[in-house]
Amino acid sequence: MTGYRDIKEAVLRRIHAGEWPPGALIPSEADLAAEYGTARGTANRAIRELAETGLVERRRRAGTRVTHRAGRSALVAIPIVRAEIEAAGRRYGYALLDRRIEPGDQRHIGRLDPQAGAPVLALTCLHLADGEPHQLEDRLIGLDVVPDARDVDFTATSPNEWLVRAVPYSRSEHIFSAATPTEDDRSRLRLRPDEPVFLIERRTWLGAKPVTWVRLAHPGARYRMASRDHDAA
Amino acid sequence: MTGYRDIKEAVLRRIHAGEWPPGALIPSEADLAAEYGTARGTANRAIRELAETGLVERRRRAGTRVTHRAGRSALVAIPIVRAEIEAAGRRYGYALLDRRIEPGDQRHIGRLDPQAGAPVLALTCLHLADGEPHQLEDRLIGLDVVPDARDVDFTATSPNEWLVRAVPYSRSEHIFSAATPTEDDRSRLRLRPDEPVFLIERRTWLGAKPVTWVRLAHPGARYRMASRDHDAA
DNA sequence: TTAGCGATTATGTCTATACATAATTCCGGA
DNA sequence: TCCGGAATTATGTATAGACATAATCGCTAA
Repeated sequence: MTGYRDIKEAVLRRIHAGEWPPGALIPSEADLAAEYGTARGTANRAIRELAETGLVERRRRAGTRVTHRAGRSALVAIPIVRAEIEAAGRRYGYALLDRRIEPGDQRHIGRLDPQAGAPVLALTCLHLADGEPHQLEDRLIGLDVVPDARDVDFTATSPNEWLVRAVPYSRSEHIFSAATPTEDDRSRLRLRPDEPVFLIERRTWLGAKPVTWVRLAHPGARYRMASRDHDAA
Repeated sequence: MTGYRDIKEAVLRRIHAGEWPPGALIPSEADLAAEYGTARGTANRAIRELAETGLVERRRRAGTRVTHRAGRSALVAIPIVRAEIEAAGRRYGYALLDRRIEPGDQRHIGRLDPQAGAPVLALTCLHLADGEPHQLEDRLIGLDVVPDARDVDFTATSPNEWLVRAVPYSRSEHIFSAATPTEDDRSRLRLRPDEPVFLIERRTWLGAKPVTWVRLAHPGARYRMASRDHDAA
C-alpha cells in the first residue's frame, strides 16, 4: 500500500537527486496520484506537507514548484533549563535569589509593558548544573494577568516550571544575543574574566495581554544552544 | 460553511479561554464534528494541525490532551544576511577576504567531517551594513559533494547566496553561542575592547554527505536575532 | 494590436465511508 | 487476586466524488 508518506519521501528523493531543480515544476497531484496508484487526496497530503516545510511552493492553476531556498527556517527548541541539565546527565540545582512586588511603571516599559499601575512580580533566580551556575533568570510577571503567581512559593518551584504548567499563552517572542555581563551576572554566574554571556530574552502574551518577560543569562563560553531541522520524512 | 480553520480557531480560543486547561482531554474528533456539523475528516485536519504546532498531544484510543507547555519550540528564522541587512533599511556590502582549496584532513574534523582526502574549499568573507562590519563568515564546502563550487566567482556572489540557490540539502544543524572573539574576529569586525561575538555555527548535509560548514561571527553588542511564534491560526 | 471574457486547469477543501492501529477497559478463567 | 485475551474506542489513513477558487490560456471582438 502506498501511503502519503511514501509519496512524500519519493518526491523528496527525486528533488534531492536533482530530477526537479529549484524552480522546476513538479507533476500535478492528479499525475502523482496516477503514477503511484493512489487517490488524489493522498498525493495532496504528501505535497501539502512538503509545502509546509517550505521545500516546494504551490499556486492554484500554476502548479507546484521546487523552492529557491532563500531564507529557510530552522526549528529551534528552547528547553526548560531543568530538563536540559538533567538530559546532559548533570545534577540540577535551583535557588530563588530575590522576590519583589512592584507597581508597573517606566522601569518595565519595553520589557513586560504592563498596564500603568498594575502590580508586577519581579523574581531573580539561579539554576545550577552540578553545583555550577548555569543560568541566571530575571523575570517579570504581570499580576493583573496572572494573579495566582502572588501566592506561589517560588523557593520550591522555579517560575518557569510553574508558568508552563499553570498559564497558557498565545504568542511569544525570543531575542538571542551575546553581551558583556553586568556586575550581577559576573558575580552570580561566577564568570571568568572577560567571559561573555549568552542572552535569551523571551516575552509571552495571552491575547493582547503581556504575561511574562524573562532575561536568561548563561556563561557564554560554557553554553550552546543547538537545533536540527530536517526536510521532513 | 464551517471549515477546518474555523474548528481550529474555535478550539484554540477555548483552550486560551481556559475551558480546557493544560492536561485536559478535549472532545474527540467525532464529537467535534457533530458539534460543528462537519465530517470527521474536517475535525481531524483541524486538530491534527494543532498537534503539529505542539499545542495538543494525541494518542490513539486515549484521545487528545492540551499540552503541558514544557519545552515548547520556537520557530526561529535564520535569514540570509543580505536580506536581513536590507530589510533593516541599511546598505549591504560584501567582500571576499580569502579563498583556499585544502585537502580534507584533521583540521576539518568536527566541522565539515569530509571524506579523508576529499578537497575542501575554504572561504572567508565579510558582510557589511552601511559600511560597518556585520558578519564574518568562515566557510568550508566539500568539493566532492559540490564540485561546481570550485569554479564560482565568490568575489561577486556570497557563498551563502550561491549555495541556497544551487545546492539542495536534506538536514541542517545550528549551534548558537556567545564567545570571546579571536584576534581575527576582533580586527575584521572592528570590535570594541571586550565586545563579545554572537556565533552561529551551521552544518548541512545532503543525505549522509556533508555539504557545508559555516561559522558566522557577529558583533555581540550590535547583533540580535529575534523570533516570534504563534499558536497558529 | 489589444482588451476582455470565457474555458481550462491545478490546487483547496469537504463529504461519507471504510478499514487499520494503538491503547485502554473489561471480563472471565486459573 | 492476578493474568491474559477480547471488546471497545479514538486516532490514523485511504478512497471516490464533488464543488470552490485562483490563475492562466486562448479566443473573440473592438
